[in-house]
Amino acid sequence: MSVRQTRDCIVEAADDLFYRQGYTHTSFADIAGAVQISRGNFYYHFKTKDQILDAVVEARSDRTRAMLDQWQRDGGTPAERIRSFIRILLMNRVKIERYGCPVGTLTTELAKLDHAAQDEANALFMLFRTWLSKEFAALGLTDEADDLAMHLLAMSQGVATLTNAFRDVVFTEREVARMEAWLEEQVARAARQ
Amino acid sequence: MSVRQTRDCIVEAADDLFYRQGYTHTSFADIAGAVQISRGNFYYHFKTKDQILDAVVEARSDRTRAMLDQWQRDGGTPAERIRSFIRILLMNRVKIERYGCPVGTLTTELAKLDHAAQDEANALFMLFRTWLSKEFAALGLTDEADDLAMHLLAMSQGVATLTNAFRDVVFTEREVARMEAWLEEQVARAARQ
DNA sequence: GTCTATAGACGGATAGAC
DNA sequence: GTCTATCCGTCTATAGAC
Repeated sequence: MSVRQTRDCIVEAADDLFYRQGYTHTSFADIAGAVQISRGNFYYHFKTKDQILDAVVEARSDRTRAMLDQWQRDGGTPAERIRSFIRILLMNRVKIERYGCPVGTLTTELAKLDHAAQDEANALFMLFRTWLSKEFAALGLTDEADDLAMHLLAMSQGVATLTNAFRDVVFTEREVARMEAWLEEQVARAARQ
Repeated sequence: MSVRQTRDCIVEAADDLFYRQGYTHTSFADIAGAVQISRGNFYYHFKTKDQILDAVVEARSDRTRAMLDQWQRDGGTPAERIRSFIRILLMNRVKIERYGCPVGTLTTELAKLDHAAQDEANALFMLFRTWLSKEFAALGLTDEADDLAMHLLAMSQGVATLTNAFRDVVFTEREVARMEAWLEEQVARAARQ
């Protein structure tokens, strides 16, 4: 395998393990074991655990950007795009039920560790925040766009946390419906302005 | 110090450290150091880390119960009591900004560890859920009481997570105002029924 | 024969458990 | 206080590509 391929495999495995087990609880041995390479080979690609965390956050950032860009290319109205965001909770419900939100659980963990990569991880939230804000502005709610973006982000985080704790997907579906109804209210309000 | 006092000191220190640093990232040495007792003395009270966690969860459960009971004794309307719950976010905003919600962050961490004490920790959420549900029922919204309780719980969790990530208490205040407005809507709706 | 990717042994530090 | 396990990180050895 080329350097690039092995590196990507490591990042992919680390990404998955950090999500499922948490950053602290995932060792180099875990990652090396998942990729089926030796720990020596591992250290050829990454010198420290922090380095691999940076790479994982970057990979997640790239994936998120790609997803948001795709929604943009798919066309449709701002409301439809915002609805795509809300539906992430349904799309990923199985994983969220087991492991929570990948972004929220990572930022929470790094905050407790007071880790140097906190800001980079929070930038993942920022990607959604600015994107949602842009969409709400496109809806015509320019003044409150960021406020609405943060509110929606908060709701989805809360739903993810409780879905994970109570392992109750019925609750998730009910809350998603509530969020969609809330979105319709905003659309109607924008139309009246 | 008596056995009871020493034990309580250990639990108190562990409670605080688990909250601020997380369970995994807190070692016996950390706790023993905080209480200023020898590790030998430590092992007299707790044999395993899991035992300490159980004691911490129990202590948090007792404190939560006491708080909810106090709100009950304080009198007032169900709406006022529910508002007390919402205001936790403001009361504890400094700590939430730094460490997130004590319940949410613990359940999230234990879920990732697939820890045996998951259910006990989730019971902390359950305390709030059943209490809120009872209050919404007292408001006259019996049929949807549990649904509304879970919704409010989710909102407060989401706000706590984002307050922690963005370290933005202005956001917290805005969301609390939103939650209070939402509560008023429910009260008005209940009055119409 | 050199360079690259990989393997695996080794060491210090620290964890939890008794 | 000790014991064992495991962690991170460094070190050297080697197999194959060019």
